[in-house]
Amino acid sequence: MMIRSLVEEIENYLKELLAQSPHGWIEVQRKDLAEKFACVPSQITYVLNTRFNLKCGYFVESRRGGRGYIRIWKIDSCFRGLFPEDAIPGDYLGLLHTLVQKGFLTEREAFLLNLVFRVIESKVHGEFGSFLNRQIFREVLTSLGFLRNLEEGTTGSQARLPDRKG
Amino acid sequence: MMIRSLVEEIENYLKELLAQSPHGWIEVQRKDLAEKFACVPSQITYVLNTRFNLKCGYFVESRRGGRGYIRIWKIDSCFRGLFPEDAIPGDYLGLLHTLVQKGFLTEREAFLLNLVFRVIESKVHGEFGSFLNRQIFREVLTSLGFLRNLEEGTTGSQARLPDRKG
DNA sequence: TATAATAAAAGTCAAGGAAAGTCAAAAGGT
DNA sequence: ACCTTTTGACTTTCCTTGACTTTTATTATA
Repeated sequence: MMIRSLVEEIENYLKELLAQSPHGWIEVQRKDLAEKFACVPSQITYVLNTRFNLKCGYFVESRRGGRGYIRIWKIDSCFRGLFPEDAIPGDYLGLLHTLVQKGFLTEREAFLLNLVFRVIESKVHGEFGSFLNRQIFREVLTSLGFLRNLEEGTTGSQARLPDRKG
Repeated sequence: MMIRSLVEEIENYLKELLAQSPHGWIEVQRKDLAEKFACVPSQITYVLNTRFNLKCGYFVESRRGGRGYIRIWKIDSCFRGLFPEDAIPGDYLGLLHTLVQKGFLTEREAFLLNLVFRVIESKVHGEFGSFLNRQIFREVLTSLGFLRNLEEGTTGSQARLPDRKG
């Protein structure tokens, strides 16, 4: 993997640790990291703020003082299990049409999602493919509540792309 | 080859680089190019805007600040199914941001796509997961180029969902 | 034992520098 | 004349650094 900057180097290192962690979270020390990467400790804070914030799908817990620590959690999917397994049948096109009709999605949004479903259909055969599509559709549905409140340009909604910079 | 202007000279140079790249993308620095061709940096921006836009079949991603870069992709999605592992570097968040910033996607659209990438990332581990995401991203890019062409042509046509069958 | 001092973390914030972006004016070409 | 290219002053974004602050645990002291 090509490393572009110190920030990314540290980011990759932490994500690697996370990927290898069986718990879904890791614990590190800012001081140690700073030492390992030969940088100022606040650099670590910067990485945490810009790459591991809630919007990016991570949650950071920390403690100062002696025995201080930084714990990083990967938020897998906050909405897991909201829907019964086969609540959503395979005909996404129809569902997308309905959502457009009801004003939950724009034509373009539905177009893009349909594109996604088709790619997965064509590349992931069998049961797993439809499982994936179901998962995605589920996530879309659960975020529709947020989406609905997001008129173009409004601020403060959760239905936004996470910032690259925190 | 007959060179008519600096723009074309730079254009040719970049296309040559692209042709020789095994990945279908290259990474350069505006500052370096400007130096190499003895021109002001904004000349490079001009070349990028006029010769390497989506309509021309290219996609440009960039980052300002320290260790900034410019990455140029040739979109030739058709039938180029298999890519080396690192064909599309890392996180799609940056790419989605770029597309939003350039006005190709709305915040909502990017949000939805990011959702998709995250679901796939979490459900399809390893090589195949990133392969899938790459496929989807390429499809999105090509259809965006397609969309733009449509918008310039007739009818204020947007991306349309195929009609429901039956 | 209760409190005060000390040390060892992590947090904050702003300055500084290194990129790329913007925009409009000037220059060239047809 | 019009459209494309070239230029440069100014802006924005992002990374890095360091001085200073706050929080927590440990140790010393009354």
